[in-house]
Amino acid sequence: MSCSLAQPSDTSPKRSAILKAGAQLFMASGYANVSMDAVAKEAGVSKATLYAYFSGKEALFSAIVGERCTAIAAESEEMASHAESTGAALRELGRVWIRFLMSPQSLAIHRTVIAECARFPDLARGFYEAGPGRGRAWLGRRLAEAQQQGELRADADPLVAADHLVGLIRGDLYMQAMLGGPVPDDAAMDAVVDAAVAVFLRAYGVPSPR
Amino acid sequence: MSCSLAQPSDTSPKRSAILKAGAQLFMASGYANVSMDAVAKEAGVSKATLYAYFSGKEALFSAIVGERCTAIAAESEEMASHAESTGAALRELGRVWIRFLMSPQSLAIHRTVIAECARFPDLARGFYEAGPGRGRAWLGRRLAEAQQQGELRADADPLVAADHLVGLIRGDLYMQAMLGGPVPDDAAMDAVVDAAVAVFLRAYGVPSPR
DNA sequence: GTCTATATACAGATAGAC
DNA sequence: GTCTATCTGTATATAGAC
Repeated sequence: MSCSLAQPSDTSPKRSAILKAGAQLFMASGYANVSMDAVAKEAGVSKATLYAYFSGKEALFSAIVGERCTAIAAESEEMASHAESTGAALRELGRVWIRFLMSPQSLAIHRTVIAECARFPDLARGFYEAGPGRGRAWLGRRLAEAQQQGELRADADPLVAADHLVGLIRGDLYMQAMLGGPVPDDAAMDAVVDAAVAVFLRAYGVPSPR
Repeated sequence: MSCSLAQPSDTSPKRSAILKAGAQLFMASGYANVSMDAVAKEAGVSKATLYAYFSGKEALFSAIVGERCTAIAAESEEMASHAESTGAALRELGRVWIRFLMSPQSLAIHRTVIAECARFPDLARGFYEAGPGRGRAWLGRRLAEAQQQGELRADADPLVAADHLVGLIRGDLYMQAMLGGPVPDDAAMDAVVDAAVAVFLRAYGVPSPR
């Protein structure tokens, strides 16, 4: 993966403080609107110390996004524990996933990475592969298993089905949220997931025997 | 709409050149990475002239995005001419729409507006309403008509159905493209649309009489 | 390693001649 | 209106003392 991972070896408290402060500021205001002075002040260190840990602003940004990559990958794996793949299980999975996607943290990292896609193309690709791409592949495998167990239409491409399920749940919410629109409350998200899973099962469920 | 429209009254060639140059640079490199010097140079005017037409960088950016809003709204209306709403007509509509969404221009304006969502929240909202929101509402009305004509399940919410159709077509393509991934070729886009419409009709079409 | 103070560069915006 | 030349602030990055 091009998203070179942060080594867990360095656990210096100053380094952690810098990363935390940088993440907060970059996510809130964007890469260009945050000065190294601001990061140093927020982290409670001097600028010289900051430059002792990171060779420059770009390196700091890369390290921060890299850490979020690993965190998101870990969360994706965590979601994988929500196992089964039909009916109530799909709804439960969808509820967890839509809350994750609509969380302020997720929206902020998406905005930030998309914004700097031109300046840091490798970072954007690495982010996709660590986050959305990994989740997509995992869901595709889950649906393939469900298909082999006869819970899904035999003529379906599991990866296409995964895209469809995700697309149905996401609907217009992601676009609205990314463009500063309101984030729905829990009840609204649940309703969206219920409707999406119902449609998915109508299209992909095996015809009930009559 | 909060996206105050650019008056077509001012057709000064220098103004047009500035807007064109600014749009090109902002879309390619992002708001913060483009200097007013660069815009002036690209437009072939001096910086003082630039400031004679626009009070500052933010005003220039707002004017550019505002123009794209009207252009996108016009294109949405144009798409509305692709009328009917089932089967082949939905596929045709989807093909036009996915090409529009995946076009370099569309991706660039989305990236730019999302990137500056924090600094220009009104602009982002206006963009949503002029672009994605308008298209969504239009599709919802079309599907409501189709429903009244018995071409769509009677128990469906047309706006939810619109979200589902759009989500099915978009799938993972938008996320991938926004994060710097490859844009699919025409054949791949057509295949995506065909699969999406097929699923949509399985879920939302009226059960065929037997 | 950590700090204060500073070098260097470039951005946005303007003054004044024509 | 348009240009050249310039002002002023601020950003990244570093030098040197402790």
